[in-house]
Amino acid sequence: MLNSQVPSALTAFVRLANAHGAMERAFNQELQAAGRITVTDFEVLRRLAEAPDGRMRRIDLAHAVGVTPSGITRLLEGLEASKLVAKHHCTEDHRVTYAVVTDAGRGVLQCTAEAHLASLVTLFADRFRPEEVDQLVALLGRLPGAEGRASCPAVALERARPTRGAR
Amino acid sequence: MLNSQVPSALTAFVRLANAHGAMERAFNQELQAAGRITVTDFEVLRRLAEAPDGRMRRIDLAHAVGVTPSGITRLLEGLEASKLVAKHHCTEDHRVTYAVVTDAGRGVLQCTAEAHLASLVTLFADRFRPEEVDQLVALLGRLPGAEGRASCPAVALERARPTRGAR
DNA sequence: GAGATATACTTGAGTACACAAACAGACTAG
DNA sequence: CTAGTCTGTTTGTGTACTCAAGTATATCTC
Repeated sequence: MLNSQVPSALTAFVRLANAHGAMERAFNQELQAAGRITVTDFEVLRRLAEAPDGRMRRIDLAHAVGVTPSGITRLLEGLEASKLVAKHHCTEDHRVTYAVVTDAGRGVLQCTAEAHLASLVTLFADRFRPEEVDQLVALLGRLPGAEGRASCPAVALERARPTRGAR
Repeated sequence: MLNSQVPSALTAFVRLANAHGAMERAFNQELQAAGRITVTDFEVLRRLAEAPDGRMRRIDLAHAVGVTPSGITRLLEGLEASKLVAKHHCTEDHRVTYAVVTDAGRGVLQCTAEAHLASLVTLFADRFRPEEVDQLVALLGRLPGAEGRASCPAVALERARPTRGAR
């Protein structure tokens, strides 16, 4: 029967889902108050700000933040409307367009990051010792999709400027 | 600067979010194919099936599966339409209505559980040793909201049938 | 060159939530 | 009893995604 022997894998997944939901809800309210952005918006701005030249191919961005290509289009629509991100067409491959953080985008990131990162760090510090956080990071890293699919800037760049003959 | 020193708390959250997204997407497709239900539907059916008399107050159910009260209403709308869950009004407190799994609901749960649990267990078994899963469960359990707020049936029952004078 | 196939992106349509407000029943205080 | 407050649920409205299908460019094979 299902009743009595719940596999711990299921417990892990349920806890992961619930914790994620609760944290995302809380952070969304926080970020909404600080700069009218969502958690995903924040993550997009952060990734772009970290990337060389503050830009990424939209597809790599999608993989990095864990949404679908269509998701990134809708998401960037909003950020472009708010002038936090700009479109930049690639001259070498006309299929690809880059998302680029604007100065305004960096500004919003800076402002929101302060409060957001502080509460994020506190949340973990209140519950875990530093080495436990590392343990958690390591374990989560083995889960599918944890890293997105192309989070490494080097890979993204290499792809952006295709070397002839690469499959 | 933000660029170079990303706190591991942020990494943990990002990995958690990405892994959750990826897994939920995969399981949704699986469950959709097996029985036209979503991951949350599954979790609702499972909780109800586990609960005494196969029923729970809607609000407790909401907390248990990590959605808002309004979320549970919409979600149960669907399951009630499919006859997998029924409404049952409480005679002692007319504010509360119970959600009750129907036989059809238990049937669907049984069918989908087989495939779903198998792939869930495999997913973890492929990546972790048993004690690592337990470690992960323990760590995740400390995160806010990980357990919902009233997942213990005993608590739910006590609340459902209020003892006079209880605050 | 002419397909065929793959890749990057957008669009149409649908859905699964969220929050805020409304409402009904229950308890508490005077 | 009346008034006020708390609790459980529903409803209105909005939004952040999803998938499937479509367009445009690039690449590979002949």
